[in-house]
Amino acid sequence: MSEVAATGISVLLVDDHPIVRQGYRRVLESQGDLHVVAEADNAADAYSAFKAHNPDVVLLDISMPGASGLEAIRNIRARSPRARILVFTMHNEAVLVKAAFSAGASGFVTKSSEPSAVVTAIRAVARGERAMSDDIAHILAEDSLSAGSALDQLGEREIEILRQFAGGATTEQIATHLNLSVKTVQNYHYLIKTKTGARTDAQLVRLAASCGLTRI
Amino acid sequence: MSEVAATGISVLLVDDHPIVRQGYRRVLESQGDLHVVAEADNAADAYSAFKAHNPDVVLLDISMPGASGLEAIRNIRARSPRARILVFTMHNEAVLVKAAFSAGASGFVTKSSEPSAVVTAIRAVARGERAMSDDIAHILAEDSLSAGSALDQLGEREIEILRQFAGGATTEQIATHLNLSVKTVQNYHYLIKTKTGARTDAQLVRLAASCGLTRI
DNA sequence: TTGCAGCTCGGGCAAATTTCCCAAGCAGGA
DNA sequence: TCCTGCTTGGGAAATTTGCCCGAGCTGCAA
Repeated sequence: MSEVAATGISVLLVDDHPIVRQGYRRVLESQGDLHVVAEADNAADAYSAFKAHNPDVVLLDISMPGASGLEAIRNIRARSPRARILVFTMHNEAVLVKAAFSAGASGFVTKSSEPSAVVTAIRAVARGERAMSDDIAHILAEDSLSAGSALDQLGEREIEILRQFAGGATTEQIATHLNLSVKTVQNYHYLIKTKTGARTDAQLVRLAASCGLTRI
Repeated sequence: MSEVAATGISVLLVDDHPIVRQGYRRVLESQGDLHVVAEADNAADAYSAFKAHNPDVVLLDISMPGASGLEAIRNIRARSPRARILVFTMHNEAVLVKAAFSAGASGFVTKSSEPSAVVTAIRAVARGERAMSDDIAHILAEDSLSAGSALDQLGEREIEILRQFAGGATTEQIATHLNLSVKTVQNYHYLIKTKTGARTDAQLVRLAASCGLTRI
């Protein structure tokens, strides 16, 4: 599968900051068995680079501008289900982690991790294992024991209310639009938060945006 | 002034992500004339490391959790007015740039810059010059011509609280991070909403995102 | 020097909202 | 049929919001 399978692990680096990519490249290549075969700074380039180089592991920073990193994951996995994607970001919200895994990521590592943990995760993902840093494991464990992606567990009505809410509508406006009582909208609001694991309205808006429900 | 003045430029690296620091260190040290003499992952350590090593340049990422990077700048400059601080961040909002300069920064470079631009800026700052990346210059130039965005009416504290809030932090978390009472954070929250004209929290998040304060 | 303006920080308190708990109607599937 | 899940809302306690206030501080200008 890999062009350098015999000699090490090939890595595609996706991050929108050039100097960050350069730094990662040096850290990874100092390991001996890791080789950065390509870089990309956005979701679209990430996919074409993936096709061109077919790397063993994609190291992907989700906090990119423009298209959501989640879309990049889905794009790559849709065409290459064997792709191994290790998400690497400074965010550590449970909803994001779950969304990344359900989009097809093989691992999730935060930037707070030690470099050695990142390298270890890359090797694990390359072997086909699932990998995550300790803080992520802790957050997931604590968050909830229920599986499923953030939005997949929402019904149609909940999705619609979340969309309008994240779009900036007030509770009264949503109630009027949908011909519901304010109380019902409030209950949905609460339900959506508990289902998705969002602790604040802001997290809800970010979740909706990162899932493509609303655009900013 | 510098302990390695004759042989190069000493740099103190401040960023909260270990692997990012490691990457920067390798990029900078590959230059020959740049030496990373210390690292720090928070504002408090940054100041003690500065005192201990008296570096030529502090390369500071402002998007750190906890105390604002602006405070770190002020802390260092208050005790060592000759300190050269180069702010290095992925944010490119004009208000942030202006705040950094007025807090005493010598330069401002975004992570979108090429590594060579960052290195050039470090050398310029070390010579006592003011430095900023092209995109920042462009943003500042455009900002000075525009009527002003919704964020221009916000004070530094308000900007910081808005950033954390829009990033998904709860009121308690913000209060803890900034060492404020919950009540004060709530008051700021309300003030920000009235100043910006946002009617819901979701609108606030969208505003912050559209101004580049936070990224979704 | 005085004074004003603006930022920062928080108290107070009524009004509103959120957080949970609950029930009931209804659809679809085992 | 029963059971599950969605939709719709009531109720009540807990919390937050909206808006008022004062106090300390800084910088600036008269």
